[in-house]
Amino acid sequence: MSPDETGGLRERKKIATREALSAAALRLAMEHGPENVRVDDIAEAAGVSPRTYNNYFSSREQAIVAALSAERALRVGAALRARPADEPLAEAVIAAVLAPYTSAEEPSGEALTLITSNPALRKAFVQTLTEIEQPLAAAIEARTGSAFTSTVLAAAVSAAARVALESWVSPAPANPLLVVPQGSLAERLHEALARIAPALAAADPG
Amino acid sequence: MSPDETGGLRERKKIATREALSAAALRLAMEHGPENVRVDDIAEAAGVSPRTYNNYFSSREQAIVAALSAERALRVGAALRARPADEPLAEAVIAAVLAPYTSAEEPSGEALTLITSNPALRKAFVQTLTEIEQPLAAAIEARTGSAFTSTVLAAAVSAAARVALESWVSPAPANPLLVVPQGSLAERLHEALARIAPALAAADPG
DNA sequence: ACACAAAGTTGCGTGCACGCAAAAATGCGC
DNA sequence: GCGCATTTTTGCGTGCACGCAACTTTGTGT
Repeated sequence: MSPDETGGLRERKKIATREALSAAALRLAMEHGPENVRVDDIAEAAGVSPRTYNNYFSSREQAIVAALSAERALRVGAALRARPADEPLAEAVIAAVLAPYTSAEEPSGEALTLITSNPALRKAFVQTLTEIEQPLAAAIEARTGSAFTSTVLAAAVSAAARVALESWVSPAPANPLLVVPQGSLAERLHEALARIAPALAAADPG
Repeated sequence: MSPDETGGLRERKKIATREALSAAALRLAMEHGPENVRVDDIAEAAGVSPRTYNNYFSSREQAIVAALSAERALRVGAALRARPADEPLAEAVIAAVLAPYTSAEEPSGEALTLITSNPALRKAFVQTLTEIEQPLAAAIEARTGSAFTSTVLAAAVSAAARVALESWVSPAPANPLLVVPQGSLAERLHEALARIAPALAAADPG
């Protein structure tokens, strides 16, 4: 017995495989360039069959990027739950979304450079932000009580964060109107979320 | 000369091809079921090579769904611009997003049934809503003046609309908590957008 | 310890997306 | 009308995602 807190052996093995795959994917992409990594290489490096690789990730980019966004979704949800219950919802949400980025472990800049310099990887990376939506919605619902409202708000928050992340990882677009003041990712996230805050406040029962 | 308002012949031909493709895709999907339509069939029915098909759409689902969401993005942008300038931003945005659905041309219910009953098609259909983001952002920027703010707000609005559309096309999820009061799509959109309205109001210079 | 159910892995086959370069279509200036 | 620059279409080749069914591993009840 004593399944500890991490489920059975089966589940741990699954997690290990997933991590091995994404780690291998990231390493190979950095060594040879993202275009020169075939799915078969990743699978081989992780010691599984190519078919199994596809049981874990449904695209090469997803595997590469997963290493940088692994548990973010869980963290955000947990962070929001950890905020004091009497804190205004807007503040709590902003703090929770920022949580994964304020801890001093900005993902190895080298990997970030790799990702930002490749359109497909950028897209996949930004895409991972949508993973926070469900945990966020659940955590918001715990405060507001309304499932529909919290789903909408979580989607809005996630979308705002996505815009912030996009503006941070994307090279200045041709359009000079879209320039955003340079700054850390945390700053941009804060800026973007501040625009959503009024909607959060309106739903705040506190 | 007189390029009318529709560009040259070249451009019109492109549009015609795109429409022929998506029309063929939808028709074939309804006739034989979405799973039994191969890309080659669609291309053949539209009179182009399979490779050309992929120059227009990057997935089978996208082609099928395009027929139902063709110019929605353009409509929303235009609708927002058409609202009186002194109308509050939130009201104008809500009206604009609802515009494509209030005109009495609800897409042929038959096609909708097809789409809602297939997960991949549902996903693609909901996905098309993100197309409104750019036009919406441009139109909002024309009112607020800030590119960053309007991008964030447009993303939030689009996300809220997405949630509404999802809740409308998805069969009741296993989770009984997520039930939303039945209603027309327009009603649900209105409900969802109302949750975002405070954020729009906060950015409204009017 | 053993056998059986449940869950995970693998190989195979099919259809698909897309880069690339050649060929065809288009439209402009003369 | 005529040839030339640009744009679009097409065929080909490669790598990929995923359903399916056989096989292996893991967990459980006896």
